[in-house]
Amino acid sequence: MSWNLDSDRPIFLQIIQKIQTDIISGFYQPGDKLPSVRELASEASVNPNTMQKALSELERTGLVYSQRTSGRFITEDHKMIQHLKSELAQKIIEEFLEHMSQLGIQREEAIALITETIKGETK
Amino acid sequence: MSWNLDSDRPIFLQIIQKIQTDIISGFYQPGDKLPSVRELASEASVNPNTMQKALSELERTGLVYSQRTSGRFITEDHKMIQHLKSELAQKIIEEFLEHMSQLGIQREEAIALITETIKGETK
DNA sequence: TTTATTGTATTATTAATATAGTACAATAAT
DNA sequence: ATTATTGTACTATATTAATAATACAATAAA
Repeated sequence: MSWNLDSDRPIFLQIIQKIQTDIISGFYQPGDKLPSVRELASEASVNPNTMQKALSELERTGLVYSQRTSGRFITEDHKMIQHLKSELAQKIIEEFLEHMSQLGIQREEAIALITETIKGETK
Repeated sequence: MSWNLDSDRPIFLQIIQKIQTDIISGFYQPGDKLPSVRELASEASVNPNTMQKALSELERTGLVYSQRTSGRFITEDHKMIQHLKSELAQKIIEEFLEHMSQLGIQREEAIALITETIKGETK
């Protein structure tokens, strides 16, 4: 598990996004138990307080829930997860198109460039 | 001119990117004079020190240069600008593909989703 | 019953950003 | 010659993020 945290943005925000995508991608399944706060903090090489802050936020949005002493779990609400997935995908797409547009690259050309990039990759 | 700064990332970094894209997109032409530090700071509603910090960085990379009392100018090196443009475009594409991949959405589907989004837009 | 693990809370300290306010030297404009 | 504008530098302060070090209550595990 690589966390790939950088110092350009608040770490707790990066952790939130990392765990969100791990849930969406299916790395964590609904109902799965998460490692403890201390374990996760150790894995990510951050202070437990920072990890706790990120987890609290994930809990606030309902994506995970905690049971006092048995641990923290992924929500079993499949619909919520699916909904979040399409929501995030759409946000990523819009962000991409906006960034390209800021460089003066419009829709058609943007797609052409992506296609080109994919073709150039070793498969 | 809208700056659209958010509080999720350091402001001076966002300013650097904003001015970079304004140069790349052609909003600022090679040789153009930039507004003064104080004007730009006022436009962006940030402290002059913050703007100065961003401009110093742009100067360090050679994209702009300053003349002591006449002002600050965009580089006349067209090649540098073109090079930066393709470099940034490639970075944006890779970032996009990586983000989608993190959600469990692979290349083919990613392109399909983008195409769908574009079709759904009012033109 | 005892122990270990869990989430959670608290206080203190450090570092990075951003702001505020001021100042100065160089020079273009008057 | 004088004035205004320019980039630049400096000190101080506030805020946020991150770390460090503990502590405690609940309960699962032994």
